[in-house]
Amino acid sequence: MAKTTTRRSTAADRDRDTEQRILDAAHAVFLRRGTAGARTQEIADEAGVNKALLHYYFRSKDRLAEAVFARTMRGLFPPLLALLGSDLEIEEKVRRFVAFELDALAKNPYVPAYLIAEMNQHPDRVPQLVKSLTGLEIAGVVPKVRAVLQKQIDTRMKARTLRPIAAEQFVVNLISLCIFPFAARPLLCAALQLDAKGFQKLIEDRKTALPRFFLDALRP
Amino acid sequence: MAKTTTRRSTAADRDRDTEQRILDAAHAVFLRRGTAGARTQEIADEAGVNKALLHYYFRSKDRLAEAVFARTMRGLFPPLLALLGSDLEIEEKVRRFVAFELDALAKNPYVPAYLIAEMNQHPDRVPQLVKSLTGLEIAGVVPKVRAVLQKQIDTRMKARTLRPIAAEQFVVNLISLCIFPFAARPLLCAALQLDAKGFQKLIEDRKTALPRFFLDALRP
DNA sequence: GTCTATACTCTGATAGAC
DNA sequence: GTCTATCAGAGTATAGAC
Repeated sequence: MAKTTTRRSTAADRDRDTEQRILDAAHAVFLRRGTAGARTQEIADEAGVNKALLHYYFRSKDRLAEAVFARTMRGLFPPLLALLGSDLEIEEKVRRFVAFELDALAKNPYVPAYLIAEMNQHPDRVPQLVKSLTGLEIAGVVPKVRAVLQKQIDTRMKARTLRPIAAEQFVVNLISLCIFPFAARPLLCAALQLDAKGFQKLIEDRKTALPRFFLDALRP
Repeated sequence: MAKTTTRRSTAADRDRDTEQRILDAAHAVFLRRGTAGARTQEIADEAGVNKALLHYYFRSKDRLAEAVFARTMRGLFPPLLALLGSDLEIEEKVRRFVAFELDALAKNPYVPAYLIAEMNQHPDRVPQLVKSLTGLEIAGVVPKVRAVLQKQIDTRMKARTLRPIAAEQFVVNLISLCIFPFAARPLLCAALQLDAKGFQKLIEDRKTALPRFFLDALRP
């Protein structure tokens, strides 16, 4: 895909730029229309190029979709895994996780619904992607994070400074509480009669209410 | 759509049956393919009828999609609103909500991802649908439920038998914790290395872990 | 690398017989 | 009400000039 000649790179740079522009455009269109609902024409328009170029750089719509999916996953999860696997206190992990996640999603509100739709339509793509999330480690980073977390919980449990909880349930609860409101935003807005501003307020409130709620659940 | 003649109904019944069969087929196909990814041919096949009949009963794919969306929403939320608006104790509401929801979704695992994708693609359809969820009440049932819940919380709060929490956050947390794991199932299965059986186990565990977690968060 | 033009497939929708 | 046959349009993908 990238040029292999050693030419002084103005051309190579432009190649890269174009490929990048297409990827950015595809990203935007896939996220707002969904993969099946997206049209290659719209992507080409948004990238300021011709449809044929999409096929020059990415062989098909399907491959382009795969690239965008991978890119979106990679943008969201590695920082969170790094955080959960760190040696910070549980309480601090929860606070930072919520803060980071709510901020990131407020800036990219389409991400949750897109990822959910996409992973359910192509469940086969998920496992290999998860494995490669933070590099090429054989053992995979996810089980390691889980082990770190479980050990941390067990220690605190024995010291009677934390209620017992399985590491899986801990993580599932945490990401559910952060991500779901964005995924179901239209429903929440309709049910609670919120406009864009009101939803923003709801999320703002959650930034303080959520860590409190979560940590209260774990406090003995 | 339905016959208006007063004929003795064998024919009218068959009409109804066919319409119902088409709707059932559309329901199944839309849920597993997503609305944009679904093909009318596949729906016709699944209903055992010809494509032309879809247009006879429902004018277009779009209207059929709307009908399925409404049907799915109506199947999921009214019982939950009734529960939350009832005069049961908070604790009992939480327990029953979790039990009901996890059971319902275990039987219909595609529902969350489908609804999320659909409501984000057609946010305009949601408000009118929410209004008509339990009938034709002018005031709407949702604000009423919210008021009931908030009053209940306030009373318990003053009696120091419950931590303060806004009714909105209460509800958002509850549905997030119940629904999200199903919506993100492929991701959870890949990350936690679960097969179908393992996921089932995770949900089974949640039936007891979730009410405990949630009520611990509210216990003073 | 980038464009124009076009081929080909698929899909939603309709016409009309029964 | 239900079917067969068919259309018009849209969509992805490719060929070939520059």
